[in-house]
Amino acid sequence: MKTLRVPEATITRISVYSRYLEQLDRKGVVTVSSVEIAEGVGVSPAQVRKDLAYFGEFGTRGVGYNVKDLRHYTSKILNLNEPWPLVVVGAGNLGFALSTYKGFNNRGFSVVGIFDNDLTKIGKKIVDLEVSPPEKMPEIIAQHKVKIGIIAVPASAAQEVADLMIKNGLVGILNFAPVSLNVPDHIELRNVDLSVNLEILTFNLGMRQFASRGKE
Amino acid sequence: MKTLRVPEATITRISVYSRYLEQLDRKGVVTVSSVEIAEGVGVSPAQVRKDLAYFGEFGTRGVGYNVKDLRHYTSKILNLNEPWPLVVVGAGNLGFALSTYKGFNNRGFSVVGIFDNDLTKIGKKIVDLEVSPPEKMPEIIAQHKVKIGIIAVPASAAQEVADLMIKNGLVGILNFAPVSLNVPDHIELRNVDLSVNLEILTFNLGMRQFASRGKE
DNA sequence: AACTACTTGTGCATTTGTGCACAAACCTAT
DNA sequence: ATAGGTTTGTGCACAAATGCACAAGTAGTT
Repeated sequence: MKTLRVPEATITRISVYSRYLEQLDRKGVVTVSSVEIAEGVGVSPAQVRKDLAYFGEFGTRGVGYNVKDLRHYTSKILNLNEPWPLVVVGAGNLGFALSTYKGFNNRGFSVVGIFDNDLTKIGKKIVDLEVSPPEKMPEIIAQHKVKIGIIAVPASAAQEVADLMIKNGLVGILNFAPVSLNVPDHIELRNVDLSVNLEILTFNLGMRQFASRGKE
Repeated sequence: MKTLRVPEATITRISVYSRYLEQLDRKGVVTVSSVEIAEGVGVSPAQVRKDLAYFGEFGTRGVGYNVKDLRHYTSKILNLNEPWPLVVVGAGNLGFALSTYKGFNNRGFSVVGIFDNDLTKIGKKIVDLEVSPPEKMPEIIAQHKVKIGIIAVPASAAQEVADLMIKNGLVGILNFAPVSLNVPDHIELRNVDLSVNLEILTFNLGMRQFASRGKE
């Protein structure tokens, strides 16, 4: 097995497999085949095997994969065996929802700081954290060794927030603002664009007028 | 120009171009080149032209694209010239944030119904709407001719909500629950998985130990 | 009216990703 | 031991997406 370039789509799928394996493990399932994983997450069995093959040989021929083991390996591939503290900038409705999102905790993420420059929001309690002014960012980032920040501010403020995050030493940014950000090459940036996802739906729904749903 | 299969990645980018053009238009920019669009959203100029070429010839050689026109065409491609009413199921923090998200309104989406089966949430006001019990769904969907629903409930309830949406005639679903849903072929389903996006970041950050940041 | 500077649209080559099909390996039963 | 039924891992072929490079077309200038 050579270490070659891994497609991003493969990483996305491994993350999904990982979560599915977590479910199986909780149900007490011991062994699983690529066919079962494939059916569970909606891809082809060959795809499952190919994706895993980028990282090693985790299964046993004629048997399948041990759920606990594979769960562990996928976590390791994704670097989830260490905890990942996060900071969220923007304490509006979206920032609030992300800060309290249970799905993050299950996967090893924990929000350790929430920032906003709106004076009416600073000091507001969000579960056991309170909203801090941006000036507190260096302190909290250093204290918890934070590497990843989440941007949940309006588009107009997003670039400024990204710059501030980078200045404070963050190396990964998850951006929810609907705008394209400029960041240096060494920063990992991902955009989650809520409207874009809806627009892919509206495009596909529109296409139906043309592509008759006969076959395929 | 033949109508052939359009890559989903192309649609994603056209949605991003569309939003960028909206920005330019608001700034009063009249003409834009594929190079400028490319720089603005972080792709290659050839990619911009190829993407648009799937749908027609919108530019003028030697000149570029008229911003207002291209904005209009991209909106039309994405089917955004008609309004899209939405329903949101799940009035937790995420459902609340999505129901009040400004980014949707800018693009022609409007939430016309919010549902939850938690009695403590029913009746709660969210801006000018109030949380309704799921039984009200048929009425609201019919009244506003809703086609798209957003799932913002915990993973354990998501499949049930999807089934209910489909039974009520929705044809597009945007799922925020971290679980793979089973839906019939004629339903358009998109998953927005918040943890998966973070995990792609953690994977990439982990890779840096191996891939020395020399070139590229 | 010819020349220069631009920019689009696209044929072609390249790169990247997916799926098939089968050998290799494993387990159980006889 | 051997045979039969499974399931993985992977070589190879195919499909899809991207990038290059240039002809075709436009606007302005001399």
